[in-house]
Amino acid sequence: MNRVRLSDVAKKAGVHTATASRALNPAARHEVNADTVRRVEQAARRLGYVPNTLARGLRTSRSFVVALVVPDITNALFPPIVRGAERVLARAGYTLVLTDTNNDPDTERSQISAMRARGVDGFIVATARWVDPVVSDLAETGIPTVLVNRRDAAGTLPYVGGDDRRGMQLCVEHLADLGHIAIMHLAGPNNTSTGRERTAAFRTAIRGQGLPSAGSVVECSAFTEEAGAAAAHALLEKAVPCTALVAANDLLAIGALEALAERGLRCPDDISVTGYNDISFVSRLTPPLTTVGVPLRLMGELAAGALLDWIANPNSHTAVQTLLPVEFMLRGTTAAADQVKTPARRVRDNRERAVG
Amino acid sequence: MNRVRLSDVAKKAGVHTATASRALNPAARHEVNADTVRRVEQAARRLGYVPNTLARGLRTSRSFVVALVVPDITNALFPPIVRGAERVLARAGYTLVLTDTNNDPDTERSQISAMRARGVDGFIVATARWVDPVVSDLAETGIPTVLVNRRDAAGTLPYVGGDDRRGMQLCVEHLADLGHIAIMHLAGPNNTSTGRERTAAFRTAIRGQGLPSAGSVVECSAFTEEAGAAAAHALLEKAVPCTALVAANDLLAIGALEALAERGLRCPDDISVTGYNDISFVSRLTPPLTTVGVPLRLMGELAAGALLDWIANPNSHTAVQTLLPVEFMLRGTTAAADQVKTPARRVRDNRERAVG
DNA sequence: GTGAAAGCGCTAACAC
DNA sequence: GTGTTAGCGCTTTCAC
Repeated sequence: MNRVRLSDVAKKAGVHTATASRALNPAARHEVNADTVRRVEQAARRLGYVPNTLARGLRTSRSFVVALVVPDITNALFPPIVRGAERVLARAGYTLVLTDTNNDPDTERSQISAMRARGVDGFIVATARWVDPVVSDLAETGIPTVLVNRRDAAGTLPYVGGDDRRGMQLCVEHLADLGHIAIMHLAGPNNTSTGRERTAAFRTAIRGQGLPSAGSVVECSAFTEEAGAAAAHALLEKAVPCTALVAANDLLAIGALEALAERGLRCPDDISVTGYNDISFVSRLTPPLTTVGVPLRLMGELAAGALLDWIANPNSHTAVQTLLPVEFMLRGTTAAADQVKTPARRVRDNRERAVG
Repeated sequence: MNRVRLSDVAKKAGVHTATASRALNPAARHEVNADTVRRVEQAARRLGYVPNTLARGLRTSRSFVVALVVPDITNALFPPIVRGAERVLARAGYTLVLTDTNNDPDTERSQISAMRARGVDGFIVATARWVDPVVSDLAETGIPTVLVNRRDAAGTLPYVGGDDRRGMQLCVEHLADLGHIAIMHLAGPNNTSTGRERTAAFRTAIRGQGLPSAGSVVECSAFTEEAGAAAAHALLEKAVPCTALVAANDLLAIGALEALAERGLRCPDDISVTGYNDISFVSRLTPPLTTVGVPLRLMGELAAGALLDWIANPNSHTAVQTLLPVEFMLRGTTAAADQVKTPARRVRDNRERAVG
């Protein structure tokens, strides 16, 4: 730990510890003689004084630590968010502690309570489920908390996310423009806001295009490749006629792509696929995934900013919901519908091939 | 923060704070009447007591916080390491603070000093350069620190990494078995242990196969796709005859693949490429990248374990260098040399095509 | 403008 | 086995 304490600095500068404290504290510096300030600063520099954040925190009950809760840092969606948040926090003199909950509510709960014991000044939560007791508890305690990427049903906490409705609309419009009629949605889990909202947006967009929406949504059990593959397999197994698949996120899309490949269907020649989020490597797939770009890093930055705001002004805070603009990324997994001669038949044929 | 303090618990249990402290501390529980322990525990539970880690840390000068320093969390190499470390630390009651240095030594220095001010109990450093003043300073202060993924020249700190020599040997052997003679190494930067060691291992392996090693190494300026692409372009530009490229990591390999594609060369038909690390998505490229699998997550776990060991036994620690076994991942980017009829010519021809 | 004194919540000697 | 006392390093009234 630090050898040199504030009292050492004070002694060297020939002042009382209290004065040294004031001199070094930007907020109190003005109530100290300018010359004294200089002396203290010099002493501090010479001694290599580094304030003990723990002691300060104990006294002020501010730790200058913020916890970021992610379900799985290994999921490429989160690193950019973490990075953005870290940057903003570090600049403001805050430290970020990361907790990976492994997608497990129990872990999440215990981790969050450990963080609270640590006296963190606030939380950025990227794990919110639609109905989420852990988040509700956090909201109730009044500890500054902002939701990122996913929000919860209560809507009482500030939230920073992408404009899901717009993103889905762009996907559906694009496919409709390409002449697709039978468009299916590989939906995200219903217990996440992203799952729900993208599904709702999908439905709205489909109707907006005057397309039939009945039975066009399949819910996946999780935002994973496996779930995407399973859903796509089920779809193909039932020979649901469709020429385009709108996945609720990139992982789901990748899983679907795999399932298609396994069944000998080609993308986009036989079926078009879109993803969502534009996570780091999907542009390198063959063909590159058509998806919706979400400003992940900016999301992290803004979430951190909102949290710092709340921490700085504990009273005047409001549950602002920030929706960031998204960008449609036209790449290789979508193609004109008329390339597929008889969509329904093709799928059916293929199924017979795969099964037989 | 926490409303309920230890003194509240003590009062409710009808004992002194010190007794309550002992009762709640596993290490001191035995010196307290079993019945008292029960009473205190019950009171604590009923009151929802959560110990204040800051206060404890101030008193014991242990914070139960460990800092993990990464150059860029957005690089797919690091999330698995972070995840492994986090898991082990959380289980042991430690909290992980993450610092992303953005690959910048100055940021690194200031972040580390901020962490020290926080009284972190130790560091896991994934940013070490071969000659690294920041790491040397850390080593000098004696604060528990373990290096992961990369080590430094001094070798005075415990280190957990993959067996680079073995990994490179596997790559070279594989290519030699495939009949490749002219094998080039896209080397990592010389100021990282991974760059240096893989290069040395490459040379050794090449010689071991009785192949010509002169001029077969090109150093890349960084472990990035851009650097890999630039190096590959330079190579092709000079029409260096070669049928196989051994990249020092996956990002370099991807960059090289891009460069090849731009010049109309196909992999593996025209040239074989290997990567290193098997980061998350390289198995999904087309063709999937032949690479060396490194147990990244285990690396994180073991690094965290070594650090906890050191923290627990500050005196009996040694600078153990742990080399984890690696696994050769044979995938699609390598093929038999005789598929390429006249390697040197093909490259040269191609260059003319590209240039002319 | 500066010093004195108290205390954040906890643990570790030291008594008894 | 349990209570007393002191103090981790800092900030913050309150005097002066």
